[in-house]
Amino acid sequence: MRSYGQYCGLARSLEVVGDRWNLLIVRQLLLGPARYRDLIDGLPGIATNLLADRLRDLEASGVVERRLATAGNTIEYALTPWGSELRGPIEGLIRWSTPLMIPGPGTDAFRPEWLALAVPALLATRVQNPPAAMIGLDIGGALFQLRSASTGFEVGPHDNHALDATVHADPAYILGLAAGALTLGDARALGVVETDGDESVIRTVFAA
Amino acid sequence: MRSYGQYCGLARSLEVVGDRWNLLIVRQLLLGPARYRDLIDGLPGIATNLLADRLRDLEASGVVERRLATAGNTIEYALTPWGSELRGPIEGLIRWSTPLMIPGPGTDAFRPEWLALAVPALLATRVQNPPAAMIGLDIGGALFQLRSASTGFEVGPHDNHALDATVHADPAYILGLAAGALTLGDARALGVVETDGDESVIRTVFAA
DNA sequence: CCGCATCCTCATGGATACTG
DNA sequence: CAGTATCCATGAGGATGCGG
Repeated sequence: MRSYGQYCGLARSLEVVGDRWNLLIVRQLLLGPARYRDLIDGLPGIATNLLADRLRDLEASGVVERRLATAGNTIEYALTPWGSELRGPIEGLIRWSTPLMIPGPGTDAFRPEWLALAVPALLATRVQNPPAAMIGLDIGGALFQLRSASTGFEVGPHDNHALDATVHADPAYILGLAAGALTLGDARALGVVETDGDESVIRTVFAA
Repeated sequence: MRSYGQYCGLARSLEVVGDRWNLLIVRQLLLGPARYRDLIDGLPGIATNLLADRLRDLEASGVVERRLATAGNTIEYALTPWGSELRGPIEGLIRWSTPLMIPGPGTDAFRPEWLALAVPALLATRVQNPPAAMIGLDIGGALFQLRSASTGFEVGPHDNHALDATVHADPAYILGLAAGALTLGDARALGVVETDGDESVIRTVFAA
């Protein structure tokens, strides 16, 4: 990116991550280290030459590091500690996007893994004292685990630990609920759809 | 901006504010409503056609509103309530930029008004219980007022109210101090340079 | 002056094909 | 698998024009 030539923190940040696709690449890497192919898959629409360019740029500026994967001879990309600190600004933009998400996905692509970033971002500001709970989430076939933490909620990989419940839900519905819990002035509970056979009920998972 | 085609809050946010210059325009408007000429002056390097384009885009997407200035027949631009909520993500990026600001301004342009955004952003995360104080700031000829608040510090326009002190300081120095107070692990105080005649001392203004 | 619109040039992004 | 190379379309930047 061409320099803005301004001694301003925002301008200098954008010279590093303001280029098209850059923050979306960081989003993918916030989910964990990934190989080139994983990034192509998680960033539908990106051109292969652009991904290569951006990874070079981000590596040169100290946001991303390129290394050998633990499992042998293939390359993987990961965030540096400084790069990981982009989680805050990114979560802020995710919260800000609420009005843009309400209309639903339309024809846009969706990856369940994106919820691992979006759900905690949307819930972090509202719920103060979450009760202790471990909920399994089956979202569009992807398995996650939702657990309460002092800072809000954390969504992580499913690890087959003892769960209080397992919930099967539509991705868009989960996002809508999370956004609604943030948006509606008096909302204090997060509900999730539970489907068993052909019966569906809305369960209250967390109440503040 | 061309759509990313992803049902992801970050992607949809960036479709609105991810275009070059957009967040910097929002930065300027976070300082208060401004006319076209003010924006040109506060955004050194922007081309006039781009500013016009971006203002149209931001108005169409509901971030900015265009209205008649109170003082008569001229046009002014202001943030909508939703646009104002970009303050959070922008402050996050300003904090993230600390390593990029340490080397100093070099040949980059600088506007004292940018500090009104940067200083509170840098201090907000660290200082928990600021003592009551009202400090005048004379930064490169621009007058501000720094006051303690429950959420941290606020920098506002100078209004000639009774002040505990007035401080004359170099812009870069203030920014360096604010960044340092955030960066250094054990820093708990904010000092400011006070110049009286040819004597300069560093005063501790706030201690946590 | 202010608030843009037009025109032109050049850098960047996007899609696809291809290679070590 | 992990990228390059190529070609075309789009957008940025700078200069200038122009009505109010």
